[in-house]
Amino acid sequence: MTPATLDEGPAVPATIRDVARASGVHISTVSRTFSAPHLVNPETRSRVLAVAEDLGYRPNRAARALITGRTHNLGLIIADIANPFFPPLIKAAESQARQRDYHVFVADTNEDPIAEEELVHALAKQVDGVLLCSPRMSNSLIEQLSREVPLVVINRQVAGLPCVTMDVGQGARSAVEHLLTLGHRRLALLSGPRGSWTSREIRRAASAAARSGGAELTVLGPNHPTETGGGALAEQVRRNEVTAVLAYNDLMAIGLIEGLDALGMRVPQDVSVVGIDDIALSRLTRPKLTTVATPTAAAGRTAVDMLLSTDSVIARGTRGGGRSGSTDDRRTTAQVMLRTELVIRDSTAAAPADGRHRPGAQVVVPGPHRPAGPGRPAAATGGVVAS
Amino acid sequence: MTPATLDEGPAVPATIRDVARASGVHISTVSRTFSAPHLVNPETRSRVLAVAEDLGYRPNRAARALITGRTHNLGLIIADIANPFFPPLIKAAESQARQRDYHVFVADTNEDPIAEEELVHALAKQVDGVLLCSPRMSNSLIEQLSREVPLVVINRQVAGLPCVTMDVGQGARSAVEHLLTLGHRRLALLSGPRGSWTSREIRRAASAAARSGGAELTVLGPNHPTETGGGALAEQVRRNEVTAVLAYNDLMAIGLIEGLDALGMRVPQDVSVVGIDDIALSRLTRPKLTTVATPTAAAGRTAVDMLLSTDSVIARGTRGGGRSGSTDDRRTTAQVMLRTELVIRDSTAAAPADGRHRPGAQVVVPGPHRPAGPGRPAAATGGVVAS
DNA sequence: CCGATTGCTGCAAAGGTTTGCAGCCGAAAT
DNA sequence: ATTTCGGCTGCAAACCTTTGCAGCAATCGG
Repeated sequence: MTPATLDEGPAVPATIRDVARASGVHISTVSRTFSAPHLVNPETRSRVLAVAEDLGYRPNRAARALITGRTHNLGLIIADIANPFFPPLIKAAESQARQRDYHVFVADTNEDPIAEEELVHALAKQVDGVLLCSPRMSNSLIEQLSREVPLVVINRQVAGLPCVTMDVGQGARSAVEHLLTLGHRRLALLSGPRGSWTSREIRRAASAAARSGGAELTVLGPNHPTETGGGALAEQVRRNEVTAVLAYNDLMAIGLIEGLDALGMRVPQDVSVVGIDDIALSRLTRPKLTTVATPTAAAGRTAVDMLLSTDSVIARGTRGGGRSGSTDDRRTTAQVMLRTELVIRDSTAAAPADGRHRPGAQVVVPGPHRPAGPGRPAAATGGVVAS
Repeated sequence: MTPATLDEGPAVPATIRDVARASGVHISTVSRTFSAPHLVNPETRSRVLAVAEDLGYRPNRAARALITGRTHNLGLIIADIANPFFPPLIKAAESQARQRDYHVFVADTNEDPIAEEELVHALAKQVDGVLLCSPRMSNSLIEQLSREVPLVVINRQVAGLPCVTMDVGQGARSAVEHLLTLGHRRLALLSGPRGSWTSREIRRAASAAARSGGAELTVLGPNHPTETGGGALAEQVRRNEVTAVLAYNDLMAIGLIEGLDALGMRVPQDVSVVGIDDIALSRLTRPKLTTVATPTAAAGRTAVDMLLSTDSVIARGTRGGGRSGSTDDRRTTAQVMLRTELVIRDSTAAAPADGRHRPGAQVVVPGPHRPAGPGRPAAATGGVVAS
């Protein structure tokens, strides 16, 4: 035995042909051993498996994908991994996918719609479907891209496409009502990034709720949905003399609190702040953040399920599905909306008594919502609507 | 024109053959148009490009990978995406890779060494190399896996493999010296997860520094490197009557501060806490966290560069590189260690004067380090050591 | 004992691309 | 006028796997 050759792992990977040769069967038998074990004699099968193990053989997924048309990979496109809102969603999607023998490839767009489109293109050929999370691009572009690769949209509703959204409208309404109950009459809304469906939804609901409550709501934005983005608005918030603020997300809310602090304004004594998302961080800041909890993990799971559901394009292979251009196979595409819940913590309080707006009135225990508590609300499953 | 057929996007993707047919050239010319443009007549080239654009042709990366052996994808395996330490690294790696026309696929292991190994296997055939970040598995397993796919290890040193690490040893030393200067003599170290090279390194350096400073250091752990993990140690910290704590990372430090707060102990008055990492969050908590800044983005960039460097396995294709088992092509594998820096904020102060340990002694301005400041230290580039 | 059935395996095409080699044509060199 | 060369293009093999079809042997039913 030559000293330099310890035959631990082969430098060049073993192919199906090597296994076939070494175990004295045809390559098709080897193939079937892995992809249709019930079709091969148990004795042969175990021999092949032993040889394969011995040679360190692993099926070449590229070659398999080439013929089956299915890669067993999913793409997950995220606006910003650094936003703590996303990791729970990512983890949930990954674990759900793993259960069905799929892998998830995560990509980050830095909140850039251009990067978003490029990533969909780049991913299209290497995954069986993509989860498009919090897209910033236009609906029409999304529809167009959906013809290139099966798509499930998260945090946005696009007609004709499978979507999973959180009911941020209801969340924003609850938040505003909570603030009204505390006596606030001059509110501000820190809106999110341009192109965000969520932001539009929040704005619509918050405006309606404020109006019907006889309060004034000024919208500040669009903004970059980060601490920095929130912090930069402190000055404007002060200038507008509002007593309560609803932020597009927790990160902005936290940034705003920091910014207000720097200006000498205290939360919640001088101004109340409520966020949206209920990221882990919102329990760690001082004051603890009142916020609208969104079921992000459930969203990730649901989206994967929708992508992989049997009536999805992915379920049937590429081999038989040679449909021509006709559009008559339009299936019912599900749209799911997950429930949200207001979690009241320490960043909201009664409106200051000095102002001209309802001095110190009606400090009331928040109506239908759970008082406080560090625990998360139970995961909402939401209703399904077929379109 | 039939009403149901608006020929926007083809339902079935165009192949290189379609483009060839439509532009009246051979498929090899089309291929060259994309992969070796200088070899084809400019006129032909532009015609092919136009047709390709028109048909919405995109090269099938699986087929390309099948023959070139290079997928132009990189894998990035992360212990826990939810840990804010990682996102900057991920983003840096992605942008660096994108510049070289590579895509990065991120995967999360949930701090599980088994999942880690499986992910490397799963990724091995679909990427050209993987960045293994903060591995929890054994060195020998890493070495073994490195024969399956080119590997760059981040946050660990493995002999013979390219590695990029942060000088947490120096960081821990600085932190301990800082605490000693403040008069602390009873210290605790919250160690990290089992299998973490970083944790071992910190422990070694902190112990040495404490010993040579005549202080006592008790090690608590191993622990799960999260807020929860840190918070759970508050009780033990109190029981040990230490006056200062160095945590494996910022998350644990922050969790500990929360936990201490719940026990009625105040930071930094009663006990000083310093973290490691300098995640964005550490500037947002109260008190702001004193911590050891690690150049995570630089680490991500460097690791990608090392993986894609010309003398790497990836640089040469699979076609010519049919080397047999001989190991005589052992190249020099670089190991890079990035500088760290202590950032002093508000979670550290002079040791309480009541204890029996050096009452109120020597509150001194921290020696060689920058005083405070919210700004990040300049990105350290670190030295290169050939092994 | 014959025909049908069952269980297993081999054969070969197919999937989309890259690339070494050879061929063609026109221009420059001799 | 012949040779040489360079620029461009076509040919066909190769990459590794899956899968419809056919073949084979053994078993079963009648």
